[in-house]
Parts: sequence; structure tokens; C-alpha cells
Amino acid sequence: MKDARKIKDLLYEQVARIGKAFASPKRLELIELLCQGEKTVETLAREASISVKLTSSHLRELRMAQLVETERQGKNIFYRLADKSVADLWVQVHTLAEDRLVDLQLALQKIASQPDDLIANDRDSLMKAARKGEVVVLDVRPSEEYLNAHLPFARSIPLEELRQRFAELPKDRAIVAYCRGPYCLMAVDAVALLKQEGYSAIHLREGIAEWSITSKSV
Amino acid sequence: MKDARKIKDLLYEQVARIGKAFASPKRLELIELLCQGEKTVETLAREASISVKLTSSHLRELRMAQLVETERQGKNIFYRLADKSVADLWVQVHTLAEDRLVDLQLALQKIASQPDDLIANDRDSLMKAARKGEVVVLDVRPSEEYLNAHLPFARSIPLEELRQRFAELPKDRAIVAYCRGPYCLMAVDAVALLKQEGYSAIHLREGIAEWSITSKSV
DNA sequence: TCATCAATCCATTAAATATCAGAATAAGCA
DNA sequence: TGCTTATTCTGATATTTAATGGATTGATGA
Repeated sequence: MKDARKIKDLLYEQVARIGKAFASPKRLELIELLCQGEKTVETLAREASISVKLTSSHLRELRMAQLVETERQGKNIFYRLADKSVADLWVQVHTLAEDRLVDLQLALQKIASQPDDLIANDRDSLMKAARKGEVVVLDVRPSEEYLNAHLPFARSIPLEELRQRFAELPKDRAIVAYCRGPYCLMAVDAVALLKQEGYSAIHLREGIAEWSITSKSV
Repeated sequence: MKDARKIKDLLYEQVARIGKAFASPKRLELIELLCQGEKTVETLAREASISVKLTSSHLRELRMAQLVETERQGKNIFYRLADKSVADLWVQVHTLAEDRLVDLQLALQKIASQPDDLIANDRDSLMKAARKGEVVVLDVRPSEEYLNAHLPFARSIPLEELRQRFAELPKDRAIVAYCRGPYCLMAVDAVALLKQEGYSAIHLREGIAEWSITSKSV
């Protein structure tokens, strides 16, 4: 009996290693960044706005939970998710959080509905329209992330270059902008810019990680 | 810019509330128990082998993360999962842990393969056999849990009563025993007992929570 | 070989968490 | 009404974790 308890404790403790990895806001942000493709420690630190040392120590936690892998390329060490299922779990966790936590819902509403954005939410019809060229799907993430993976039919204009590259976008069609996911503000900013210029632009909450979850557990 | 950071921090912090709820072995055990149906604090404490006070404080954490709900019935307060998606997330998390963590794989092997158990893993063929009556699917959990929900075609004999009720089981067919899930040892014990009595018994790792995840994200 | 850069390791402090004991509620019962 | 039972709340303590600064490693390139 006592022995059974010890075994059980051991088992749950192992699973809790995964839970702990998902228990820190900074680590979640790093996971979301890694969903966009492999990155160096320095890049991750810059994009998450935290120090390299702190980034390194959080990445160490993620590595010890076997959620990320590293590879040295010259001077740099690249981190990547150990498996697609890690990205899936991130999506699952933040989706559950959005379903359950009122505070989170309120914060998200504040972002999205400030300029009263319409949010595209029907994948099939969006893809159908994109295929026919009725809408332009616009990826505003840095181009390396676009090159790593992007939504079908999407074209890439990183947010920083958008001001200079308006000319590439047609004014007679709706522009659907997306970025890293619902907690990334780049698409929101892009939509604001585009509207200022007279485009009809809407904001897609989902990023590639959210998109590639095939099945919603209903 | 600074404002954007503050918003982002807020968002990830909210999601981390869910992560933190899954970051403690004791809380994971409570979640697994609640996957079997609603239970009082006392019952949860007894079944997780921890004090009522500690159980209460862990349940408080889960309640604050909005993962569980309470309902008073007379003297007792019943806890239940706030949504099926909480059970789904538990399955997702422990499945990822089993995929990634070698220590966990080793510990699980020690349990399951001690008596060289065959593990039933093909749901469709198991259900087909159960429907035809070629195998007996046996639920060895306490009967309240069976009454709350159970696998198709399963019959209930709680582990404690198994010794007295061997007569109810046919010796000419395979018995497939299951319990709360892969970290519950009741089915393992049941299989050991049954084999001792000359039954051909095998152990199904999955419980109702694992079973009811319809789609594996591949 | 030495200087440089990227990243980690180590030691320290501050903050958060787990656990336990005792007091406090809240409902049901006598 | 007061007593009992189930549960939570309030502190107190020990452990764990987050964050930071200084020293260290490992590969690169002059």
C-alpha cells in the first residue's frame, strides 16, 4: 500500500514537470515565440523583452521538461520545440484559459474591439475567399517566421515594413491580417495602420499554431 | 510600446493561472479523481491520501483558476470539474508527459509489465469484441464512479468486491479491466487477482477521460 | 594565441508556494 | 437554542521558484 503511494506520487510528479513548465508567463511567451520557428536565445530575449540571462534560465526549465531542443549553429544556439504536440498543448491551454477566465476575456476584448474590429473566425470560408483572391491574407510577422511556416495563400509584409509597402496591397479587397496568435499585437497594429490608409482590414486572432490544430474537442 | 508590454504580461499571466493549477502533483491527482465524477472534499482527501485541510487548499487553487465548481448538498460540499475541457486538458498533459519524459515511461513500464501484461490499445477492435461478447470489459472503480460514467459494454465490480464476486465472471473469455486511468493501480491489481484465479485478464490503460478524447492530434 | 561574442553556470535575494495547526463558518440535528 | 460535522480561513514555517549580477565555458575570427 505504502509502496503504491510512492509510485503514484512519482507518476504525478513527472506530469507536474510539464505543468510547471507552463506555469510561468515568461515561459509561455517563449513557447509561443518558438511556435513560430527556431530562434536563438538572443532573439527570444529581445522579442520577449527580457534579459538574455533570464531567458536562458527559463529555456533551461523548458529543456529539462523536454519541451524544447537545442542545436548549435556557429556562435549561436538555436532553440526549437521538441515536438508539434508542445505547440498543440500551448493552444489547448490558452484556449481553455480564454474559455474559463473572465479577466482574460475582458483583456482580450479591450485589445480587439478598441477599433471595433471584425474578427474572422470561419476558417473554411476564409480559405475559400483567399483561394479565389477575394481577400488578401497578410502575414505581418518577421519574414523568417513567414518562411518557416505560414497560412495558405498568405503573403508576407512584416509590420515594420508595412508603411513603406502599402503599394503592394489592393484597395478593392478586404485584407485579413494575422500574426503569432491572439496575444501578439502586431496584427492589431497592422489593421489600425491599414484602416488609417483607407483599406478595409480585419484581424485574424489565430496564428499558425492555432490554425494547425485540426480538431476542436467539443 | 511600454503599454503593449503591460497588456501582454497581463495576458500571459492569466494563461499561467491555468498552468499553475496543473503544476502540482497533488492537484493533478485531484483533477484525475474529479474526472471520475463529483466528490466531496472528504472523499477526495481519502482517495488522494492527503489531509482534508490540504485537499481543501488545493481545491481552492483549482477553484480560483475556474477549473472546478462547488455545490453544497446538505452537510457536504461537492466538487466537480467546471467543464469537460478540463478533463481533456488533463489527458493532453499526461499524454505529452508520457511521450516526452523518459523517467515517466520507465515508471509506467515498471507498473504495467511487472506481470508482463498485455495492454489493449486498439479501441475499435476492443469495442467490436465487447459488443459481440467475446471479451468482458470490467470496470473496477467504486460503483459511484461507474454509475456516473463508464465505457460502453462495461460491467462493474469494484476492486474491493472482486474476491467475493469471481463467480460472476466467465472463465472462457478474456477479461479487460480498467480503472481511473494510467496512473491508477486498481486495474493492475485486478488483473493480478484474476490471473491468480486462472482468468485470462488484460489491463486497459485508459479510463473514461482518456477514452472520451475523440481525436488524437497527430 | 588572444580577444570576442553567445550563452550558461553559480550565488544571492526576493517572492511565491506547500504544508500544517488552530480558529472560524455554515448547515443540520437534538 | 446549543451541539456536531464538514469545510474553509488565518497565520506560521519550510521549501521552491524568479530574477539579478558576476564569473565561466565554448566556438569564432583576427
